[in-house]
Amino acid sequence: MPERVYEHQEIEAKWQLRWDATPGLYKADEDSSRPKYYVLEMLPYPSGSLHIGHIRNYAIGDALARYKWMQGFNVLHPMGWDAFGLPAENAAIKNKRHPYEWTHANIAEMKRQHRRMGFSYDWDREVTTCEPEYYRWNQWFFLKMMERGLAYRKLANVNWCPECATVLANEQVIDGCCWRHETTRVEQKALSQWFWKTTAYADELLRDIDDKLEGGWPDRVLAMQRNWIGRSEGTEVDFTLEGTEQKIRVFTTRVDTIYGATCVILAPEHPIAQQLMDDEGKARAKELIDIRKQQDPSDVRKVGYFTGGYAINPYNGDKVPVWISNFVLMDYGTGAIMAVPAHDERDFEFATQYDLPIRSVVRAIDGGLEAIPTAPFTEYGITEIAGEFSGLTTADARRAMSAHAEKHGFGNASITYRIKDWGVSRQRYWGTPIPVIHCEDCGVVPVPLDQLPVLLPTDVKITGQGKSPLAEAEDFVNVKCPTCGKAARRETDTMDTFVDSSWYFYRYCDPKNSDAPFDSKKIAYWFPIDQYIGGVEHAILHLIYSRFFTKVMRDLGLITNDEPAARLFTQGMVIRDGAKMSKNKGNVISADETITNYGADTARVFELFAAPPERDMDWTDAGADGAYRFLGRVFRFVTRNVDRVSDGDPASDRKALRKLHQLIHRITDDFDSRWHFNTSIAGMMELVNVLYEEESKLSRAALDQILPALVLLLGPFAPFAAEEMWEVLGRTGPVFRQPWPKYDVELEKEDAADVVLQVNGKLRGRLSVPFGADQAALEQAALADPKVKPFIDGKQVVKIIVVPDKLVNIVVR
RNA sequence: GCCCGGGUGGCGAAAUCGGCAGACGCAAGGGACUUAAAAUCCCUUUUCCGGCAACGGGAGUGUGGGUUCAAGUCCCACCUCGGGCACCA
Repeated sequence: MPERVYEHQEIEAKWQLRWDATPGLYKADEDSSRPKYYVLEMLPYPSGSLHIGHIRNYAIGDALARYKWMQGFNVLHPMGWDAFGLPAENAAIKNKRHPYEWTHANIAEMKRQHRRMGFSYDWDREVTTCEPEYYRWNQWFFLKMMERGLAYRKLANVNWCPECATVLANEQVIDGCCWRHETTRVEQKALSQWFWKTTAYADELLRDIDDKLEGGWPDRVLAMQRNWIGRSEGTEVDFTLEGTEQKIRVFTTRVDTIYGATCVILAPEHPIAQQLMDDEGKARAKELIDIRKQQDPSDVRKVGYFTGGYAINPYNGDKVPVWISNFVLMDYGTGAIMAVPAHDERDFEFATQYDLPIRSVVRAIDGGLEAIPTAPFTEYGITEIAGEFSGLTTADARRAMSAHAEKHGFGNASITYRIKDWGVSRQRYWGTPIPVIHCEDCGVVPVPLDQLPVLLPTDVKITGQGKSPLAEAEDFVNVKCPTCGKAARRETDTMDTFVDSSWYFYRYCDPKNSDAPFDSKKIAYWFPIDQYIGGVEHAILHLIYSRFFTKVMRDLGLITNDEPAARLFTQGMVIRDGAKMSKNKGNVISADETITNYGADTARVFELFAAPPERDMDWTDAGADGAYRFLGRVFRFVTRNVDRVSDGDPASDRKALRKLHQLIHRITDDFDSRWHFNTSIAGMMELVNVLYEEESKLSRAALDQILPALVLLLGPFAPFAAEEMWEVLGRTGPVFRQPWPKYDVELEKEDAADVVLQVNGKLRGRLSVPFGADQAALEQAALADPKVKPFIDGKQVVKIIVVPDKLVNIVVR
C-alpha cells in the first residue's frame, strides 16, 4: 500500500460517525466477570463550549479508561454535565430564552463537541441534573435530611454576591470575593436561609482524611481540607458577669494561661455585649461590625471598646474588664475570648494598644517569668503563679485545668471546628426548588413525598434582579397547606447547584431509575470511584460537599462506602499568556477551533506530551505542530509498510523489537503508576525514530509484530488515528476492545551491558561487556582501559567501586 | 505568619531506587528533494577553552554548607516563584 497523507479531518469525521452508530462505547454491566474500574472526570460548568483546558481533563480520564478496558477491566466512564446554574440563567436572560430550553440546546451542543473530541461516552448513562427525575431525588434527600435534623432554616449573616444576586456558602467565597466573579466583593446580609449540617460530620470528615484518603488523594487537597475543617481542641470556661448570675462562656486552646487573663473580649454582636451597652455603645458595636465587613483581609487593624461591665475569672476570682472588638468573631467558638496578652500575639497587640495590663504566667522550661514582657511568650513551657497548677508543663496544666473546670461546673474540655454549615438556599430561578411549604398555623411543612418533584414553573419572568423569580410566580407560590389545608406559601428558594454535583456520580450508575435515587446493589458494585480526576479548584467546594453527601447517604442506609472516591488526581491548569484561561481575560482557546485546525488527536497528544498531567502547562500553537507531525509520521510509516515485502536484517529487527518491548513496558508502567504520559509519548517518538532509521532493513515478520502493537499503544492517546490505522492493518473491531499488548522481558533486554568507567566520580570511558560479568574482570578491564589509564598513571589506586552491569569507579589519590 | 508544591539549555521538559545531566519535542541554523514554495527527509544545537578537524579538557541542575567512591536526587541553612489558609482564640 502506498504512503498516505495524514488527513485528520477526514479520519476524525469517519470514526466519529461510526461511533454514533454504535451507542454505548463501553458496555459496562454490573454483573460482568471482569474486575470493575470506575473512572470519572470532574465536570466543568460548561456555559456553551469546551475550551482547551477541559480537553486536558477529559484526555487524561479517557486515556486511562481506554487503557483499563484493554487491560481487561469492566470500565464505567460516563461523560456528561451537571448543574447549569447561573451561566444558564444569565445566558437565558441575554438570549431571551427560557433557561430550560436554553440548557437543552446547550446540552446538544456539548454532545456534539464531545463526539468531535472522540471522548468515550456511555449514552445509556446520560444524566442531566436539570431533569424532573433528578429534582425529585434532590428533594427527596432534602426531606430525608430534614427528618434527621440535618436540614434547618435559620436567620443568619450570610454571604451575598451582588453580581449573582444570591447568597453563597462559605466555601464559595474566595479571598472575600465570589467564586464566579473574582473581582466582586461579597457582602454580608442577615437573611433567613436553609442550611445543611456539615458540622455534624466535621469530625468524621477530618478523621477519614487520615484513615481513608491519605495516599489516594493528593496531599495538597488533604491539607486544604484539614485546614478548612479546622479542628481545635480547647476548653470552654464560664466567666461570671459581675453583679449578676450571668455567665460569659469563652473558648480557649490555652486554658493553662488563664491566670494571666486580664480582660474578656466579646464579638460586637454578642448578646451580652448588646445588653451591657447603651445606645452609644451599640452604635460603636455596629461600627465594628461595619469595619469587619469592609475590611480588606490583609488589613489587621484592631479596634475595641470597653463595655462598662466586669467579669470574674472562675479560677482566681480576678475581676477583669469586658470589652468588645472587631477581631473576635461571633460565629467561631463562643463569640467570646479571654485575653491573655502575655501569651498570645493578638491579645498582646490589643493590650498594648489600649493599655491593658500584661501578666506573665508561663515561663520557658529553662528560664524565668518575664516581669514586663516585650513580646508574647507563646511557646511550650511551665505554668507559674497559678495556684495548685503552678509548676505543671503546658500540656499537663491544660489537662488538669480542664478537669478542674468540669469538676466545679464552670467549664469543660471542648472541640471547635472552623467549618460551618452549608448554606444551600439560593435566590435563583435555576436550581431544584426546596420542597417545603410555609403555613401560618403549621409552620414549615415538608411537601408530601407523593407530590414530588416540585418543578419549576415555565412562565416566569427572569430579571436577575436579586429576588428569586419564583416569588413572582403566583401559581407556583400559592398552595394549600398539606397538613391543615389552609392557604399557604411555597418556599421560593432553590438549592445550590453544588447539591446536584454532590451525588451525580451515584446517579450515573443507575440513571433511569424512577423508584429510587439509585439501586444500592449497583452502587455496591461500582463504588467507590476508582479514579476521580479534576482541577484543584474544587478541593474545598465540590470535594467537601460530595464527601459530606456520601456520609449522609451511608447513614440513610443507601450505600455502604464511606468515601466517594478512593483515588483523586488533580491535573494542572492550561495557561495562556501567563494566566488561567477565562472569559474575563479573553484568552480562551476554544476546543472547536483547535479540533478544526489540528484535530482532536493532536490536541490530546500535545496536551499530554507538553507536561506531566499534574503540572500547569502553557498552551502554544507551536507545540501542537510537533504533535501533529508525530501523528503524521506514525501514519505514513504504517500505511506504507502495511504490505511491503522485505527480508530484513536481523540486527535491525532486533533493535526495533527491543525498542518496542521496552516501550510497551514503559507505557504500561506509566499507566499503572505515575501517569507521566509525556514520557509515554516521548517513548513512542523514540520508537518511531528508530523505525525510520531501520525502515529499509526491517523484515516482514518484525513489521507484523511492530505495526499492530504501535497502533494499540497509541490508541488511548489518539483514538481516531489509531482506529483508522487499525482498519488499514486489516483488523476489525474498535481498538479499545483489543487486549493491551504484552512485553517480552527477553526481547527488551540489551545485548550487552554498557558499563560506565569513572575516575574519582568523573566519566572517563565506557565498556561494553556481557551481562553478569565478574567483578574482578571488570576491575581489570577498567584499569587497562586506554581512556582511563592517563588519569590513574602515577597515582595510587585507593579503592574500586563496582556496580555490576553498570559502573566502575576508580578512586585515586 | 503558618501549611503545601516548584526552581534543570533560547523554550516545554527527561533523568522511576544515590550511579553517563539535558531523553523526547519546540524554536533556531545548515543540507537534500523541488523551476519555486509548502510538505517531507537528514544533520547541528548546555556553556567556556584549545584545535582546520576528528577530538581533548574545564564548568554546569536557585545560593551556601554537609553526607558519600559518587548528589538534579539525601541532610542543614538560605534565596526565590506559585498555590492554599490567615485576627479561628
